[in-house]
Amino acid sequence: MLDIKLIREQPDVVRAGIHAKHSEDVVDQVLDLDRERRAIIQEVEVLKSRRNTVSEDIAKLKRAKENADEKIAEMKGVGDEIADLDNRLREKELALNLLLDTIPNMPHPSVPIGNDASGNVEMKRWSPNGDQSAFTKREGLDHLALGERHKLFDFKRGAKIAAAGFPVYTGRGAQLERAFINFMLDLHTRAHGYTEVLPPFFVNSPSLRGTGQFPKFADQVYHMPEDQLYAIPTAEVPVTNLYADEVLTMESLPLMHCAFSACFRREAGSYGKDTRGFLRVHQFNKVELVKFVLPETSYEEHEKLTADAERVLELLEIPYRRMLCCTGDQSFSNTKQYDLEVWAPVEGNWLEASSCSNFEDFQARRANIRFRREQKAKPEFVHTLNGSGLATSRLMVAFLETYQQPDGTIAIPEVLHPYLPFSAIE
RNA sequence: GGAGAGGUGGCAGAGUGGUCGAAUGCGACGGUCUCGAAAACCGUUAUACCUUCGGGUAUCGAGAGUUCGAAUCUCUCCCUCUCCGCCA
Repeated sequence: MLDIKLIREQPDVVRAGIHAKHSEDVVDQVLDLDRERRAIIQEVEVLKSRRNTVSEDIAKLKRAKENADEKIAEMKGVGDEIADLDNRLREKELALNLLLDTIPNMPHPSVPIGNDASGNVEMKRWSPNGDQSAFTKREGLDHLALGERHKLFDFKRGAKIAAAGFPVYTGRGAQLERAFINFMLDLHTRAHGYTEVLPPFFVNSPSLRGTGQFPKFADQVYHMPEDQLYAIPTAEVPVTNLYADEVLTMESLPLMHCAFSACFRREAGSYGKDTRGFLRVHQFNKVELVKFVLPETSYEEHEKLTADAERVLELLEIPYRRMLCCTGDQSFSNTKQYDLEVWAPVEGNWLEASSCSNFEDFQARRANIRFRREQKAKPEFVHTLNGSGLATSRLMVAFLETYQQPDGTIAIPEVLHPYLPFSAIE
């Protein structure tokens, strides 16, 4: 959520941001509602002030055992008038908040203007020893064929017991998946200073609103109507909302969490697009990085968080590139977004394995997450950041394709050996 | 699932219709005292919104109701705790 004061004072700046993100321009409606809202507030507060004064007078008269009937009669109608105005006020505020919830966060000046992914800018490319030939298409089996050959997954049975897009990991596939997760969690907790959290996989709707999934992406989230709970699309939701309605101390910042969770996404509207195997699934595993930081440090922290995610790929020796997402491709809630794309040599394609974002105070304002610089200072909103570090589904694709040997076996890099009872999939 | 208890300021804890945004204690902060500290004493100690910047309004788990007036009475919901049952 944007600060209403920003919209009031710099409507053109907000309009420009909305257009850059291809969102609906509701600025004029917001300004109108804001004006009407404030007019009603002023009107009703005069009445409330009078009611308070007269009620006090009545109390004094009663205590003095004097007659207060006249004053009571005078106030008879005022209560109704106030209730009436309060109702109108509530309507205006409801409408205003509904609109405010649909306004995206403003892009950072460093973000290129663009319509879609084609406007994204490649910032860097990494491969072991800087070998550029790593980024070429190679002959070989794709992840589905490799999975079948070594019995690593069972998509058919996943579809039988749940639905298409709910993969089953089997045997060494399950062990490899678990190794990825443990390796990443250990790296982030031991080397990068994150504190691990294992959150609930279901959350309530205020949490989804807090991080910005609701109301805009409500149709992408699995819903359990009986219990009014939603399956998390990412651990970002429970972990960021951990501190909703709290005031953090200065010393606790930056507060850094990493969290494993399964992630659930309906992917409504994207059927038929990259649906093979792990390329697009309804349930996948992810280790998420979440930071709560001082506002003045958030861009620096964003770089560090992205580097922490990149470190996973570097240690696994998976070639990748970092993309700076343009305004048209970045998400609703963030100001700046880096995507990490792994190179899948057999697909001959880049696959998004991570998305690292700075939200500034957009989520903090929605979820009401604040901090205090000093004991008596006014609370301020923190800046929140998060990034996948990483999602395993696309990583698995790139990993299998990258590490397959000419004989069809799959090598396992040294860093994963402590996590596996085998050193190659043969 | 059944039975009961309870949700008040950073914490503890009073308050059952009227100077109650809320006693008191603790904590925290500032000051006096001290070479310094402790103790003692004095003071300060929520947040948000509106504002013609004087001030005003709201908030005692949430919402609705009764009333001139609600932390206090009524209703609905949510949450926490205890006991019993069931259970990974």
